[in-house]
Amino acid sequence: MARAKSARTDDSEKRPSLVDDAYAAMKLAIRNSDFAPGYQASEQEIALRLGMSRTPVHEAAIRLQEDGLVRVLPRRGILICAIAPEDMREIYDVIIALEGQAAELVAGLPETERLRAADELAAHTDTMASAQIDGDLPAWGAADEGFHRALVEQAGNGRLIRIMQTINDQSHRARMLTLRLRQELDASVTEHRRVIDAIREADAAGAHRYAREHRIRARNNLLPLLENFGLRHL
Amino acid sequence: MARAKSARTDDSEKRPSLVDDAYAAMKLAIRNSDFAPGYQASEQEIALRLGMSRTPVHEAAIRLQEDGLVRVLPRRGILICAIAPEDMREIYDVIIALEGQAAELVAGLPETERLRAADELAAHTDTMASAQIDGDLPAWGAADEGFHRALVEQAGNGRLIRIMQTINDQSHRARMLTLRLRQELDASVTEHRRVIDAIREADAAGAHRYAREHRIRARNNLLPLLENFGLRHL
DNA sequence: GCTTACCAGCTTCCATGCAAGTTGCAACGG
DNA sequence: CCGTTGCAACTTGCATGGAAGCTGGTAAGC
Repeated sequence: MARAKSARTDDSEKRPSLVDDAYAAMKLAIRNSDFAPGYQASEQEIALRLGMSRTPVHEAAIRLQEDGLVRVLPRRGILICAIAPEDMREIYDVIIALEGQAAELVAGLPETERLRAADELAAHTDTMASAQIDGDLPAWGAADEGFHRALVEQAGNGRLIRIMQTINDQSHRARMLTLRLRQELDASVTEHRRVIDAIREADAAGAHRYAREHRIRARNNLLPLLENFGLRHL
Repeated sequence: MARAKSARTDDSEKRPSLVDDAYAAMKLAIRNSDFAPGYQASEQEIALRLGMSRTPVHEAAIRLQEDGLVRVLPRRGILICAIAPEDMREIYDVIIALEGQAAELVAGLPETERLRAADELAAHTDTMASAQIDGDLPAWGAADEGFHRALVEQAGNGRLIRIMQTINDQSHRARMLTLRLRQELDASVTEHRRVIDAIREADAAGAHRYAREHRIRARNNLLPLLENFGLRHL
């Protein structure tokens, strides 16, 4: 891993800065639950672990706080945020609204791009279908994530992309945890294809509605799971 | 609640930190165009002006960059971001989606809160109507802003509120500039009332659609204004 | 036994120093 | 006269130290 590219806004080409490294490393650690939610780390400790001084860690923590992944407690350390069912409800409200909008935008693209976008979305969905047959849940999850990311990215709205990225980072752990509990994998494939068809036909309203309904159904499946399993925070 | 505090995430009560001061001051300066877009300031200079050292200014700049208000150029200073018509298109996509969702959520509230919310929204709209009669454009703009902020806040979704806050900060200057150019003030009042009525009747779908259509029409009015006036960046 | 006050240790906040990178201009060579 | 090179000034990146604040445990007092 010579280059931990990225994680920045998006356009600045490349600049290997310690702050960026710290940001990427901490974000990854949170994603993988190396930093468990509720864990309270000191900047000193993280700095030591990453082999840098406290300053870049501190600045990365500010960014992560802005992303809603951690909270910097005034003089007590960095608290890894937990996600409660209530948070997931909030997150889904945002996803439902923005992904519907994204689907509508993609359906409104000029024909060439629109069909190319539809093909990419179809590819992800096909991967989901075969992963389901193989019983490969992680692959299914990755392809599902790919579909939704592609849908938003094809909309070509940088702010939309950024917001969805942030909200996805927040809910990533919950999605991973509940992946194995979900029973309605084929419904997702069917619904994805409905969205794709609407996009192909430039049916903006339909694409919006189908994408929206897909996410609403997913939420209605997921929220009870979280609450029944007593996952107060994860 | 008379609370001018703020600018922080939301829940931490109060802590007068220099970073917060710097963040608030810079944000305000950008809002008021004391820092004009395109202006490139050095952290040193801002630190001097605010009577603090570079560190808190630097950290505040990171937050502002996360908010999309400035760009921190690697070793050249802080650049105040300009807003192009293309940015406004992006911003409106987000607003259209999220405010529609917010209206739907408000319409889904239990009756007591729902009616209280509707009353508050109606108050703002009434203020707009009378400001229009008086020809008081700034008051009209403030009441309009109040309506939309209240709509989002009543939805009770912290993430929604935060995102809309950020996006509003980005577009504030553009709204101020174009306020005097807009001719369709009464349409806004009518459309607001349509949303309010739907909320009163717990008509979630209607509230969503009307709020959405209101913002779509506003966008279709605003974008040509920006482009015809050759406002490449503002 | 229970409450309260205090203190030691830990943590961040912020100022500042040094080094590295960028810019613009001036001087030099063609 | 024009293009190029080098230098000087200025900028931030990052490290580090001192100061202030918070926490938890302990000991004193009731």
